[in-house]
Amino acid sequence: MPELPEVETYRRFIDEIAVGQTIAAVIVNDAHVLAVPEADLRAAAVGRRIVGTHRIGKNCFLELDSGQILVLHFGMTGDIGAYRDAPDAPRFTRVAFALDDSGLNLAFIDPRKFGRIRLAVSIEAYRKAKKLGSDALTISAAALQTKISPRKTILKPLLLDQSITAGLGNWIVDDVLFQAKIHPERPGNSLTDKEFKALHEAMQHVLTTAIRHEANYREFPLDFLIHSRGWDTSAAPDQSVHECCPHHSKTKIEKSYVGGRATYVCPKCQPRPGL
DNA sequence: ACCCATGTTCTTTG
DNA sequence: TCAAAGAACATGGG
Repeated sequence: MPELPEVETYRRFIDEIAVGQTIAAVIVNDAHVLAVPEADLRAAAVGRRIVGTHRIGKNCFLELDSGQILVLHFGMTGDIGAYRDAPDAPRFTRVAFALDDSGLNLAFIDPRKFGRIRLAVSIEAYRKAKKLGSDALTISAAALQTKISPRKTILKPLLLDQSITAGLGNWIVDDVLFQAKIHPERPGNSLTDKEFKALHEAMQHVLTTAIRHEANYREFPLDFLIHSRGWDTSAAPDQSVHECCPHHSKTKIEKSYVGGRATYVCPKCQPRPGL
């Protein structure tokens, strides 16, 4: 589930359990998630102390006392965890870092293996190499408008583009556009100043709310569109999928594909462009 | 068995 | 050169 709020939650977890500790060993259960040779990762990590954590968008950085950066990207299904004894390792732990003070192992969990572990010389070098834009939590309204307003591309793919602003994923973009009352297929250059302001405010609102709830979707406010997606298969009957708009109880949320991605919209809150 | 899925990156096509 | 669309990646879960 790793969009910006999840990754921020993982970062805080790592900050609590791993910062200040030295990596005693790197356990590789599945080298598929390594984007660097295993030997290079070991050479860079073992014996190094983790001195801090950082995040840009969906990328989590562990700063080592050597100055090198361990970069975690969680793909579509990545997660972070901790365990003490090998038999207790969470299912789908692909790589783990043994921490020498606590004796805990920091687990990089990823069923689908789209996540990657990398090394970088610096966060700035990584940011440049990956062409990451400003983090979605810190980008200014003016900068957002400057990036989007010249583009005739429809909004949703623009907001998913990590070089425009980093951290928004499929579900969050839908919720941001719903909160801002803008249709995902509006061209970037069609937004008014007022709409840009609403867009920026909705981004901050959705992201800070999600982080406050540690990305636990079930706890999100009832007027969030996320409750209309069929993600919560264990929800009680009275709190299962919300088929209708929280603001228009008679209007069904519509699902379509925009830019190849599943997209949810309230046809009343978010009028289709040209109509 | 079939379809869908939170992300990124590459290829193809216009 | 750029943008848009599609595919690929690897796998679990409904």
